[in-house]
Amino acid sequence: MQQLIELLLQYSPLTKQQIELIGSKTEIRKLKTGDYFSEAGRTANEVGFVTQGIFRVCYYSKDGNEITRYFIDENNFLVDLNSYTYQIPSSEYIQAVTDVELVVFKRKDLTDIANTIVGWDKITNQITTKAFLDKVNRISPMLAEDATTRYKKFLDQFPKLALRIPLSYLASYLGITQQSLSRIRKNIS
Amino acid sequence: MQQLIELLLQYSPLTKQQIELIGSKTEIRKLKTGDYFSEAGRTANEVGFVTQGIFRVCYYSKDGNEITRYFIDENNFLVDLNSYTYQIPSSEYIQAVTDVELVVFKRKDLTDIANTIVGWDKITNQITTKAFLDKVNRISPMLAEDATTRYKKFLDQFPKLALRIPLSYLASYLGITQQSLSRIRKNIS
DNA sequence: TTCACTTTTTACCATTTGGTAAATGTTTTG
DNA sequence: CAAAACATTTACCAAATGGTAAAAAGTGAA
Repeated sequence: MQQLIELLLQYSPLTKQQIELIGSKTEIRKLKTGDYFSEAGRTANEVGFVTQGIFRVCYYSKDGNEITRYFIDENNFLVDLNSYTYQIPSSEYIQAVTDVELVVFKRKDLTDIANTIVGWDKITNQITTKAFLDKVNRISPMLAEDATTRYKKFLDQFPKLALRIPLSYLASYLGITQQSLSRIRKNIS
Repeated sequence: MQQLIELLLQYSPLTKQQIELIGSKTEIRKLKTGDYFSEAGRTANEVGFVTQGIFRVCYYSKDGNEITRYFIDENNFLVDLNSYTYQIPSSEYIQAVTDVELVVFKRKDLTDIANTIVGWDKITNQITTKAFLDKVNRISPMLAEDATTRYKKFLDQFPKLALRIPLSYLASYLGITQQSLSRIRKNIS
């Protein structure tokens, strides 16, 4: 919770009452490795803020393969944005890759907060923008590089993670097969 | 201008005064193929709304190759978001791929608008979110597919464009060499 | 038109990656 | 512990892509 407040304060000052309001509208949730934060087919109505651990956002491709679109780690917000924003059933799911801890906002409570705290929209605007930039800047250059370089970049971004998650998650994130990733690992070391 | 107002009205009603305010704070600009909307090294302080034509957002890779990150077409906002948001010199540039026409907001005027129109932040929030989703949903699945599939997807998204722009722009967007794209084109037809 | 210039195509071979399958390692469960 | 289930590595060959270079096609200007 503390982590969340600190992050919010970076964007805008908040009064004690406002901080209390936010605290009263949230729930602390703990999940184990493999648990789901949101599932395909359902409509998302929660936003999470990750305080501990790592999630992955995935979907099934046409040929039935599970593909990891990206990873979300500490101090980032977690939401199936497409489903949450347009209130449509999701085509993807969000799963805990490690044991995790997060702060959860329900849709209704977020609306209440937005209607109560003046300037809240401005804060979420900035947070959304930052998340957007992070994600696009991370994914976009990857296309132009070969798999080995992509793997090395991943190691830079998530140094602790690479060896703790199943190879298959990482391979699909990098856009290659498990076998190729295994080969690349071998060649690097 | 009409196009811009119509788009804004999809998100929230606006009074005549508000619409006039927006009109008074904007400039219509026309550029020729090859002209720049923003340049590397400079700090962006304008936001555009494309009413006609197509832009591309590019940068130079370490080995000096020009890489097209993405294309922006009609009815979308155009901004070097990283530079504009954090007021830092840009590492990329935005160039007209066709003759274009756009509505331009200066940073200062956008601030004025945000301070005058109640709910403006909410509108920009929604627009940013949509742009974010469009972009990520477009780029993200590309890694998992081979170059031929990526090219076909591009044809779906920009059917008129593929044959009107230099092969090199498109090849770098798809993450392959010109030669490979030429070969792929040949094999498809 | 012709010439210079740019863009696109083609060709060749080296390298990377994919697909299939099997072998090895690791974890979980009874 | 042993068996089963799952994850990773390895091997083999096919297919896709890159790199270099040259030919062909297209474009614009004198």
